[in-house]
Amino acid sequence: MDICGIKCINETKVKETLNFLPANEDITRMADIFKALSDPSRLKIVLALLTREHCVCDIAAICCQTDSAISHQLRILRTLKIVKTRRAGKIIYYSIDDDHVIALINMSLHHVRH
Amino acid sequence: MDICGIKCINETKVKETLNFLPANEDITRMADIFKALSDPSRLKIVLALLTREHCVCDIAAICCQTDSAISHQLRILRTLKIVKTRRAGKIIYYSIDDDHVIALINMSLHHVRH
DNA sequence: TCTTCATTTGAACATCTGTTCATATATTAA
DNA sequence: TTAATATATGAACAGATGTTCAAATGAAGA
Repeated sequence: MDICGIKCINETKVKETLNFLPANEDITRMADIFKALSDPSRLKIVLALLTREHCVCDIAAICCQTDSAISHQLRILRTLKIVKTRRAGKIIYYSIDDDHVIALINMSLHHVRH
Repeated sequence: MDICGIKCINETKVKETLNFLPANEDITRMADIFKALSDPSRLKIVLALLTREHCVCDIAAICCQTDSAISHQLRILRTLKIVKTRRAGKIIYYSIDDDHVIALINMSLHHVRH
């Protein structure tokens, strides 16, 4: 039997799984979160902010990267609402803004350590 | 104060966070898992296998992609020990091989739905 | 106002990633 | 053995991604 032009072997199983599958938009949104955490530099930033809020250049020092590189990455995390900002004069403090992401990270931390 | 050549503002905070930060290898391994789930095509494969085991061409039908594209993605998931295989004659059945990944996915599913 | 400094931004670049296409492997049935 | 079929593989390509560098904001202090 064919589903969207590709030959499949067990149509019943395929249709059943298609029923359980989340909507494509949901899959995309899930993938977006995972993608945000999939780059070691970006993940390190989030891990650093797990301890406490930090300003951009302190994050840069923690991650041994330029302010510019960190700022570019923070923009991605900001867009996804994973981090939020707080301004104090010239300095901008970043912190985690998503409890689910914290849970995801703690779970994967537990994973690599066991 | 300088840490690895980058000016930082609050040395105490930076050093404290550096203490809490996981080892770089651990960060890399965490990122690898997230990267595996960061591509929508690959995530859809894993989601499909969450329901039950499937053969390659049924996964291709579910995902509306060629057998070849699916096979390439399955190799990545196999390398990371996220999925395992079972051969039955000509047909090879794939299934999830990592409970932590299942937990990660369920958590992010819950996230996008609430 | 002018200068300093933390942060942001945009363009350029090299690298990485996912898909396609053609081909190879491996198992079954004839 | 030969043909058919499920899966795997390698090279090639286009598109995405992360970093760098130079330049632009924008807030604070002189």
